[in-house]
Amino acid sequence: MSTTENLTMLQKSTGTPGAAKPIARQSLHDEVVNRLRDMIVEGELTPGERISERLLCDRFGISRTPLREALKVLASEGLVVLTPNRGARIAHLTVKDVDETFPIMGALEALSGELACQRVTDTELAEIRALHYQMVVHFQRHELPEYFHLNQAIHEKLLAVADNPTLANIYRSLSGRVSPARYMANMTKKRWSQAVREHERILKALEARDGPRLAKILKEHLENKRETVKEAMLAALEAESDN
Amino acid sequence: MSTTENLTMLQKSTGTPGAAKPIARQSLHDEVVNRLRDMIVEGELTPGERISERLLCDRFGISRTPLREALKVLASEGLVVLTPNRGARIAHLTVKDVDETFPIMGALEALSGELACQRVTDTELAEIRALHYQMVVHFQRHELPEYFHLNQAIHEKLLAVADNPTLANIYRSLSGRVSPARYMANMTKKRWSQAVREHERILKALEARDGPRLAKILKEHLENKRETVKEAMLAALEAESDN
DNA sequence: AATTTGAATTATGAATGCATATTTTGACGA
DNA sequence: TCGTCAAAATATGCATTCATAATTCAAATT
Repeated sequence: MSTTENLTMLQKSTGTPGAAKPIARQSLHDEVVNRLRDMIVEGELTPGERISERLLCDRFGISRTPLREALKVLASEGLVVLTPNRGARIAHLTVKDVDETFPIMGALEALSGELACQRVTDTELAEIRALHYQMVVHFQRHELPEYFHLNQAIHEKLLAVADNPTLANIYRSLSGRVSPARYMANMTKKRWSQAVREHERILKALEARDGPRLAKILKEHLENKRETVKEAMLAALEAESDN
Repeated sequence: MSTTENLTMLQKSTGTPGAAKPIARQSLHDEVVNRLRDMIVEGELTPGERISERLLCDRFGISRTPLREALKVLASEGLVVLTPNRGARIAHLTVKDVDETFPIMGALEALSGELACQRVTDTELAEIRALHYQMVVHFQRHELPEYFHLNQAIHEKLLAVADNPTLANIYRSLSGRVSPARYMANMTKKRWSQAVREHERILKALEARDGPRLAKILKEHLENKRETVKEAMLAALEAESDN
């Protein structure tokens, strides 16, 4: 049967074959969770889209059991919506969701910033500075995807410096939930340059190790992100109603 | 077979029989998630304890499939730990977990307080005030469990007033994770009275609708909770090593 | 022609079965 | 008596099967 082949294939994709590490085997359902999550976050599966169990089973080459387990987990993360006897759909973000989520992310980033100020080493600071100026270059060249990527890398780096894995996990979970909205976010020049200015202030506050100030800036930064995303959502809704 | 009977029993426990509501049926695995979560949070299943699938299946009168789905969900919430091919255990909190979790809860409560200040009505304020003074009575009578209950009710009420369900969910999830530690928390008189004083300041700030102040107090309040819980954990560890 | 009803199809929910990894137990040897 | 190794027992991971709910499609009636 082809199932076994697929299983090993899936495991290989994450596994460290000959390494003397703690084995790090991953169960099938775990692998499926990660791949599905990526597919959702990357926009490969569009919000509101129906998920056919059979289709995905065929696609992954697995049976329904691990897939269904994965769907339950993703549902608890809020990425998919399960309706009893009616299957699963990719969750699609409402304006209300955005209004609820961004303030939380703001609070978490603020905490992350405070912790980072307490812990950041000069080396880490240099790394963040490098990421920042790379990002600025992409801004000047109007390269939005690259800008996004660096932007995310900076926030990730802050989380890493904060050294609180639980915080990082929760943040990532929320970030994943709103990320589909980012794929339609086509920032205005005004908002974009505002964001860059904020990032300059972020860097300065971190260099000064001024936790409270960094926290405040990050909180505001997320408020502005919220507005940006909401504008994009409304624009997308209008475009849709034009059909 | 007895499975069907148990299923209907479980469904009845949540269902609204003749109501014209949107039916609100719950799937079996969902019911199991909730019941297991309660069992863990209430301390019925002790941290570190091994979870035998068969045992719980018999207990709930269900098959392994929905139970396993439930375990996966609880694992993603951090309440149980799944080790491939070695089954599930109730997660047990480390000091590190506490150090990571309470600052997050502090940030979330701070946000909750800020939002609550913006939205709280006089009626809600009166309700919170009532809860507060009930709690103080239990403090004066040295009734710890009742005190805890009212304490939780106040924080829940704050979350409700904040009117951000996403925030409430995340907070509850974290709260559930640390709650086993609370069952061993036997506060010192000093810490207890400190907590009550803080709650008085919380009430005052809320009455003044002073969001930033309330946020600050709540953040500190959670820092103190962290210390309290850590002390209890260390005490419990010592008691254990005395065996 | 449109709407409604009901049978057939399809999809999901849950149980069971099978393969494999782990744990336990007992026997053998040092 | 203790430790080691192997075989049996046990538990988990995944696939498959069965039951039931939802959807689809066609036929019949208005």
